[in-house]
Amino acid sequence: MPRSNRRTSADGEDTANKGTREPWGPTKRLSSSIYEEVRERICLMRYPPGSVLREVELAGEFGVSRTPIRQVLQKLESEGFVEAKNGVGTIVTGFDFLAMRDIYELRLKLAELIGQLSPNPCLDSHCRQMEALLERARRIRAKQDSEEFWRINHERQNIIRALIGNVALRELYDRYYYLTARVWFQVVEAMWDDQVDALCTELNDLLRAMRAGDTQAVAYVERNHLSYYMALIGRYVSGADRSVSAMAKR
Amino acid sequence: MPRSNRRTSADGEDTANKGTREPWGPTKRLSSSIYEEVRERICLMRYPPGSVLREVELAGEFGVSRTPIRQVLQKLESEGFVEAKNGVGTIVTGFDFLAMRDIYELRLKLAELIGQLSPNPCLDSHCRQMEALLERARRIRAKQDSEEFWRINHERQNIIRALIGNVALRELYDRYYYLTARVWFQVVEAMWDDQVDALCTELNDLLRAMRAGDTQAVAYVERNHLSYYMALIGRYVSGADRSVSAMAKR
DNA sequence: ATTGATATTGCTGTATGCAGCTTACGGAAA
DNA sequence: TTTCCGTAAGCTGCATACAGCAATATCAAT
Repeated sequence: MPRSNRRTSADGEDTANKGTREPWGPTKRLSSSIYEEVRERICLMRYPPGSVLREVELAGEFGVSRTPIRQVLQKLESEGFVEAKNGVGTIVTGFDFLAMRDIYELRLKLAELIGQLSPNPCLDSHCRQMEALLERARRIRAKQDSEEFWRINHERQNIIRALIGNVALRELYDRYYYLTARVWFQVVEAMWDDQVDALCTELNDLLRAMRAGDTQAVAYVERNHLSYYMALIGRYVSGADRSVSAMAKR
Repeated sequence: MPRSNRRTSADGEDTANKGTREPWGPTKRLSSSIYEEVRERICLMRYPPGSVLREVELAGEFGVSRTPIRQVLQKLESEGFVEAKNGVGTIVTGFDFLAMRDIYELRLKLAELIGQLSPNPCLDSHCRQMEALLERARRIRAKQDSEEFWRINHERQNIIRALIGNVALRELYDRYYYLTARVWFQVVEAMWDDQVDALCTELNDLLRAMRAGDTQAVAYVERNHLSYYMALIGRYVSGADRSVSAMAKR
């Protein structure tokens, strides 16, 4: 097999797969859009840890030059998703279990702070969104649709974010959510039924707390479910191997 | 000057003001060094809020092209220090008091976490560094040397950082330290004697806590002094104006 | 004299060529 | 056959030319 063992070459030619192409009002949103796309690919393990992201390839796929791609990759590097090595390429970082545990411990504490640092009130619109989400979550139990699971969790995150009044905390909560997304996504694919049940339970608890208008309760629900995930990941990873770093594809 | 302004030819004339010049082992540290320099200039109010940072200007000063400068400015933008406007320039952000309050509230909570999330033990070397720092702090009361104040606080931050076992928390603590540095730096210049006293008190309290080997006590000392600064800044800013945004220089 | 449109200037965003570094492949020697 | 070294290819980091946008200054018309 030649070196170009990329799946993107099978996706079509260029950005044809990206149907969600905005009219690009300000030019600034260009790289932002590419950033979110690449980040999602990393989180969804379409770019598994160890895989190399070549600038010219991404540039060709998105129909731009290397410069905006470099901008995106540098931002991803500063966030900890990839690591650029001169002369080699930009490789997706593998998640170290120890670093992941640090992040989860911090997320636990940050979740508690949601209810303490000037929380926003729970509106009815939020409750309705959460109801719709719970309905969708109950439906995916039958067929294993990981991407739908991802989207549901994504919208749950959006609702929670709306309740965080502290701007800095909101940004942090988002950042660490994406940074740890890959881990639980792997766990989700391994034990589907359990994870769907856990998601439904989480959404149900959130809904009850939000209906009561108790943002602090929402925060504690989040905290407890993060704790559940942390323990689960600890068991899962120690069952396999403590590091998934060197899981290069080739 | 001819166009061949490689760094070898520029070392003598341009960046001569930078005395702290490492040997630059790998080429990668190039932009990192420039980043820290520019960030420090912003924090020390040498680039006051509203001033524009022109890429070609910085490129000429550091003896590099626009590309590394752009990399630096983009990183600074992602951290919230500057804001790039197309056709206008990259302008240093003014600190909104509301955003600053959010960050300080979060920092208070993060400081408490230093002692809770697997803290590192206080070593004797740390204590000795802190003693030296306290000595230096006592000496600067006579003459107002803001830069020395900055350096002392900088090293204090380094010592505290060494006590933070959680890697994610350590990174956050650093990030918010720099992000809020400008505010207290302005306060420091306004009321010098009080601030030197406060610094000496802080270092003394830290030293006592570290000698006792009680990292949790160190965390609480930090928390309390952050709280003190927050209240002080609140009074100071409300005394003047709630926003120092439009303080353009030119 | 004032106001409006227009031209000019200067900046950032983008594309691309070049240099240095890393790696892999292949040939030669043991 | 194995091992070691040289060479070539490919990638990122840097430099630079070009395009687009925003603000300001200028000139003309009222």
